[in-house]
Amino acid sequence: MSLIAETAVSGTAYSFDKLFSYRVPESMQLKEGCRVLVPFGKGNMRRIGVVMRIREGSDARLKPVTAQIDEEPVVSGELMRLAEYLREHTFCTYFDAVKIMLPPGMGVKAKESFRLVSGFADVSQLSPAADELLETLRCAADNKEVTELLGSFIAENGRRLTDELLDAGALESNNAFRQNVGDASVRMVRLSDDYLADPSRFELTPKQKQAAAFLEEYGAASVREVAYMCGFTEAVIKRLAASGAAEEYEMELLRGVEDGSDEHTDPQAVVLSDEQQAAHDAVLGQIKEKKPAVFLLHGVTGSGKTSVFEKLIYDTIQLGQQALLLIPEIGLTPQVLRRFRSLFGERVAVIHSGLSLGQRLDEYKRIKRGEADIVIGTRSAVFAPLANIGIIIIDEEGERSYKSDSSPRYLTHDIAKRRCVEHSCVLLLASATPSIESYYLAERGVYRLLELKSRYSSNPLPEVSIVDMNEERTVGNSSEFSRRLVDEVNANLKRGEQSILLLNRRGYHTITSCVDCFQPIYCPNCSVPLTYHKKNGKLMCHYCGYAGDEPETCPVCGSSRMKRMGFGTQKLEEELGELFPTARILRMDADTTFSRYSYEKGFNAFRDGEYDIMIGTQMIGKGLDFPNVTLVGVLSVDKALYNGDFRSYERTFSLIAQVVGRGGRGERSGRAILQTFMPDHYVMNLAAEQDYKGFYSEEIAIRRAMIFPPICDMCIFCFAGLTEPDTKRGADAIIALMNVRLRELQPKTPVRVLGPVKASYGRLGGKYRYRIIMKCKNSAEMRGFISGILTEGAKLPEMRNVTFYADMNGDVGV
DNA sequence: AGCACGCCGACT
DNA sequence: GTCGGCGTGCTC
Repeated sequence: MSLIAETAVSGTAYSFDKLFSYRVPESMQLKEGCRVLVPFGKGNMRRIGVVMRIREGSDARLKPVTAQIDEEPVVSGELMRLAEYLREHTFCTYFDAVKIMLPPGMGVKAKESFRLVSGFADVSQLSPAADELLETLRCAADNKEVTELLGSFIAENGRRLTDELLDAGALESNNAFRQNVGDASVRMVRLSDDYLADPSRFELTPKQKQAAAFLEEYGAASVREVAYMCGFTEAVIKRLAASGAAEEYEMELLRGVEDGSDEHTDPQAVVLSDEQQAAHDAVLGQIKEKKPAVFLLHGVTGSGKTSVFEKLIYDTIQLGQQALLLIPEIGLTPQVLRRFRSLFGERVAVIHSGLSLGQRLDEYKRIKRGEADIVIGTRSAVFAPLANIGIIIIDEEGERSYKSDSSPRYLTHDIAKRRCVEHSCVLLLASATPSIESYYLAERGVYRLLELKSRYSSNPLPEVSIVDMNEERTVGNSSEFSRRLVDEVNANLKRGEQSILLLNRRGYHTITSCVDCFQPIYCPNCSVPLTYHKKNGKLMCHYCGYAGDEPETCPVCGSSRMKRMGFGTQKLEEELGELFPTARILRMDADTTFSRYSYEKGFNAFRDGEYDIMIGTQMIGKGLDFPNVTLVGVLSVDKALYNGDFRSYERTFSLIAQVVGRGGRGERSGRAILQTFMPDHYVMNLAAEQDYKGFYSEEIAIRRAMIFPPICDMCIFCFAGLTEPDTKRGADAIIALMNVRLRELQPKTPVRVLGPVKASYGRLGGKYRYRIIMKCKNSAEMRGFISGILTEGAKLPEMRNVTFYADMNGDVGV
């Protein structure tokens, strides 16, 4: 009996995605979970696929599998079932779903080579065109040239004639696969020796001259940096290199210290407080029972959640099972990893995007072979190929980085729960500021709630003062610094203690606008005002990376009176320098941390006392321990409260609570200053007191009254198109379709469709964006409905130039 | 999305 | 009379 391979094929759109059946050639030893090369579409272009199922049967109409990539399966049965779950729950293609299970370093490049069959004479059955192609090929010197000729011929004309020659037996082909594990590297550029010897020999455009001048000053720099500093696209540097004046080269990305220390800590030496021990025992008991369950560990900042994790992981591997620890961002990994390496040595594997592709592949293989039984990583590590999981821990579970915002749009928690069912194991969610969704489920008994109420170090929480900036304004202080904050920073400098200042706006001035018509200068691609960056003297867009010169006259009214306003981290750095001339200041934001490496370098230098003040955006608030920090200043997060997203209160609360918790971690107690124009706002007050429960009850009341998650589920349909009318028309057509189908379906649970509305930044990256929000219940019935809308909707004529996707419980913003 | 087929206009 | 525009429909 012949076999049929049901295959997840790459490059399909959701609207026509399914498992495609291919005939398995007799000679092929194909297994489920192997990758293959298959012909697809009218042109039969080769695509990569993953065999999801093999069944017996025959159908003459099926195309055959072209080639097998893996001898042995690369996706296990459990992960293939998980892929089906992902597709059903996140509306992605089969291929996207299995792809996320594999490390990016596992991508293969197929290289097809051709050979002319000598002695082929039966030309009569060939079409004239194929015959002509064959004649051309016969003029080639050798098969290498045949391969080259056909390579470019296929690229230009498609495969049809080539396939005809293959079928007729005039030609044979062979596919070789090469793993593309090029290590992660940055593209660097420097001036060429030729140019340096005699620059006048080169004729450069004005932009190229500018780049050359920059390189003359700095020697070598990453292409991205040069583009940023000069304010043009990387294409300019490409052309500069093409002219011979400069040369590009790859530099392997410097990696964070993974296990620089050889120190060894005995896991059994970890001592738990009574409170910690109680939480530990509850979870361990459940692990031993081998029944799936979810715990929510709510511990105030500094309550020592990590010690509980350490002990639990130790006990889990003692039981012969495996542990998966998920952390929100790579900024944190080096510290966490160093600690776990010191406890468990080589049994720890790590997965995050800061690793080179080669390293990720190595770690993946170690996990798969069972050499590592503890995996630490960010979001996608939830798919680690562990075979016998005892516990999955999601640390800082309220972080939004656990939600993927590209396909597959999954929430890490959901995947973890699913795997817990498969492995009959425990999921432990932990945070000082849990998501409202998780706390709600804990409150209702779906999760078991564990609490750590006391700080481990017995250090009191920082004393928080809220400073009313309105008052500062009335007494004539128009600066961004309250008198109180200036005094406290001064006091810290005198004592030699460190301070952290948080401002969640990058750049120098936030907007440049016209004094006469008040219009700010907008990004040409996005509906966002541009931010002035002093370092390169450009107006930049923080969404698409656009950089341009400041216009001399207002593009709206022509007035020549332009003014820069607002306040970003760059200007903060400068003004701080003036206020505190002796202070050593470190700025940490997306502009200073070009590489992942610079994160850690900056943080380490700060911890080692090389700076007095660290200023930065949210990235400085996350889980880092700086024992010498005794003052935390929040300059202003007021705007974050009103960015139109129903989660903005939650986010602002966490941000403030976290950054305030940064202070007073060492011997000395800390203080925090919270500057705001809304001193009476409950988010400010409750965050200052670190009163999570108080905040939760306020917030859940709002969610209840307004019917927002977790009271309901929310599916976001996001539309993008090149023109605004097209995009709106598409979204309108989908709403109409939804209404028709909803009336037919008569769903068991209530559904409300809102919109379409222009996305909060209506235009991003040159595309217009619209959103439909659907409040519903995430049930099989509704998922079927959504899937149907995506499939049917994509075929509507109004959707011709518009793309769209559905994101269950995704972010409302952007 | 990406490609081939097919039906109309501008050209030699 | 032919080349190529892009509208239409399908992808095992």
